[in-house]
Amino acid sequence: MSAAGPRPVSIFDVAKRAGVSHQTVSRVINDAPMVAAATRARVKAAIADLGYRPNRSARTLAGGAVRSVTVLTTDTSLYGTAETLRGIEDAARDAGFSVLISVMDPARVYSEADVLERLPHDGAPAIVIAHDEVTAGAMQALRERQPGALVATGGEHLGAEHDSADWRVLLDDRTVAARATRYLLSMGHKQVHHLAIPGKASRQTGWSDALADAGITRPEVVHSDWSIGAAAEAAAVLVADPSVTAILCGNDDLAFGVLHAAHRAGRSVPGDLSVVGFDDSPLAAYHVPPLTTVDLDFRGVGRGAFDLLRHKLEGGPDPRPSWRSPELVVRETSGPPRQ
Amino acid sequence: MSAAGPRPVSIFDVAKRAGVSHQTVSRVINDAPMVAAATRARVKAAIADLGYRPNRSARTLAGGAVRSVTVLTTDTSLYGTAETLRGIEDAARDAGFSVLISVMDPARVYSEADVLERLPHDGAPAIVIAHDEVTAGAMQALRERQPGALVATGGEHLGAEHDSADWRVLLDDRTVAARATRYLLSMGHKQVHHLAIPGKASRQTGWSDALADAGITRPEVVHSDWSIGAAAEAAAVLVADPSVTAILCGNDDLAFGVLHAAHRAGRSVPGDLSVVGFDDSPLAAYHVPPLTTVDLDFRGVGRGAFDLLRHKLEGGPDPRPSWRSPELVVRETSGPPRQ
DNA sequence: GTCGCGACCGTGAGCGCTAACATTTCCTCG
DNA sequence: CGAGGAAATGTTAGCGCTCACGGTCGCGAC
Repeated sequence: MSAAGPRPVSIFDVAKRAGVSHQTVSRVINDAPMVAAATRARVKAAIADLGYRPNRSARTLAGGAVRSVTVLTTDTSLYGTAETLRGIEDAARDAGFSVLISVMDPARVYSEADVLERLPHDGAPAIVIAHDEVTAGAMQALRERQPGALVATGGEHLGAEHDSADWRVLLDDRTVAARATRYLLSMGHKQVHHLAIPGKASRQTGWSDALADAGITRPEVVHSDWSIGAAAEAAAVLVADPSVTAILCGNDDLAFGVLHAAHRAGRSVPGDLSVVGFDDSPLAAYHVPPLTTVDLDFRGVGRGAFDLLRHKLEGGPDPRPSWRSPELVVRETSGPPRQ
Repeated sequence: MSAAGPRPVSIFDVAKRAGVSHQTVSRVINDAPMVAAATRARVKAAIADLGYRPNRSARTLAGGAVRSVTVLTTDTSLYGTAETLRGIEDAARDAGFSVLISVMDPARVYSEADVLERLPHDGAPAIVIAHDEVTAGAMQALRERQPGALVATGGEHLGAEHDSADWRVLLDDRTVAARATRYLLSMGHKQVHHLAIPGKASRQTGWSDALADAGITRPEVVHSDWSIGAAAEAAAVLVADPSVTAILCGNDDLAFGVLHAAHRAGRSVPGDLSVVGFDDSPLAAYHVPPLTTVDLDFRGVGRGAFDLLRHKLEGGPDPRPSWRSPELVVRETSGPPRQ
């Protein structure tokens, strides 16, 4: 029942077979120069014959270039997180890096040691997708311990945005939240309410900005967690109030919860109530009715985060941001208030 | 711009500090017996003082117990995949394993070498989430190369279910697909159509089984890919046909696409058309109207896959399946046909 | 011819850890 | 009170690879 089997073929086996030294084999598998074409071919043939595969552990241990990233996050099932992870993975694969993933429990408390334990070794490169307190904590712990090998996305609620560009990749959701709010106001709504997700303070700030600009007294923020059910519940009160005509939601899932609640309360959308989400998840366009929301390029952010990390590790020219800016996508859950 | 810094503290540094040999430190960090309590405490103190973290690469290289799994999959954003991954990660973390993730491109062709390259070393344990051709191919390649260190979920379209229980974790979606179909028939529908996702042949088979049992001639299957948009498009024809009163969909996303198409075609649900999904994704319960679907315990399957893998690596008693069986969840997109 | 200097290739050491064995310590018991 | 043995610790040899060198060879310049 064991997976033992014969010892896997090593660089020495290949060397022997090709009649060269192990070092020459190493040069070949690393595409190093200073190897004669004929030799290279011979080694490659031996590699193929023997089915040799380099051992990553040995490679990292021997102190070659770094070839792996660890991604720290809480929930890989959430759209934003999943897409970001996907973006990181894409970029990492292109660069020949392998990706480790470490999921944290949002309900637990982690010591610095707990966080460090998740890295394959001390100082190993990491990307933190910081959409909540727990990951934001991990971000800070790693920031202190190994600033040279850390990049993060999110973590807006920590402020300190001044010095962030060289280790954080952020979407400007504050500005777009303000834009979305202004859009609702421009449709004739006298007030815009906000259903907030934990951690995304910047969206709330943007909303707040726009209301302040318009001279409107900010209503109390309604808080939810990340689940649709919680959102539906939290929204029940808002939705029952006929004076509430527009709700900006922290993300699409919350918006779906609100729409559900609105439906149950017998309020029509967008006639009685306008709802705007955040994320533009795949379902938004196909919901009935299609959801007005904000397109966020999570995948681009993931790629960007990896590019930045690699830049920090290996130097080279500054990687320029390559993700789309957030954009409001108006569909059918928003419109002028009735009357 | 480099992440160099001082050399991380090693087991020898700790040993020196605690006044013991490095091997004793190794015993302590591995919770091995044969260490005096006092010594153990002294070593632990030294570890804490120095902030020592074991190096996983060195550990695996030195041939200790295996402590990592690589997950091969195509799309980490899909609900089923994301949940399965999550289940694997949960179980792996509990067991002290680290999780590597390797995303494959469903549109590419992979040689066996391409697949092997994704493992950190030859013979490294892997779990394949095989929901399409590409991952099913990877599954087969690894199956041949290292049967002792491979577990898979999915891959139903390969048949050969006979010998699978010891390396494959499968949900019985065939049976439940039949049950769902019978349910629709029992509501009075004369015919049930099927919108299929690629690769999930077993769902189609179950549907087919039920129709055959009922003596109904099986209508042509409509095929879609995994995207909601494609489903909406593919469903347009079905939905336009008033004789179509019930559609069983390959997953929830497809069902949402069908609902969207039905709405655009002006057909009411469930009055004119019953729609049943597969997966019970979080949104299903909150869709308007709430979606009738099949609850699939992907997370449990992920855990089960990991448990099985660990069993294969380390022996011990057979892990018994710990996931819920698929179950039909009737909500509001299904009912008797009108008239 | 011989020096020099590339291009090419090999040797040795060591990354941080564990397995296997060797050694010491200390307690038990006849 | 010494033999025996278990408990506790130390020593050595690698795991597979890369780095930093050190050699060797061939060839043009003087």
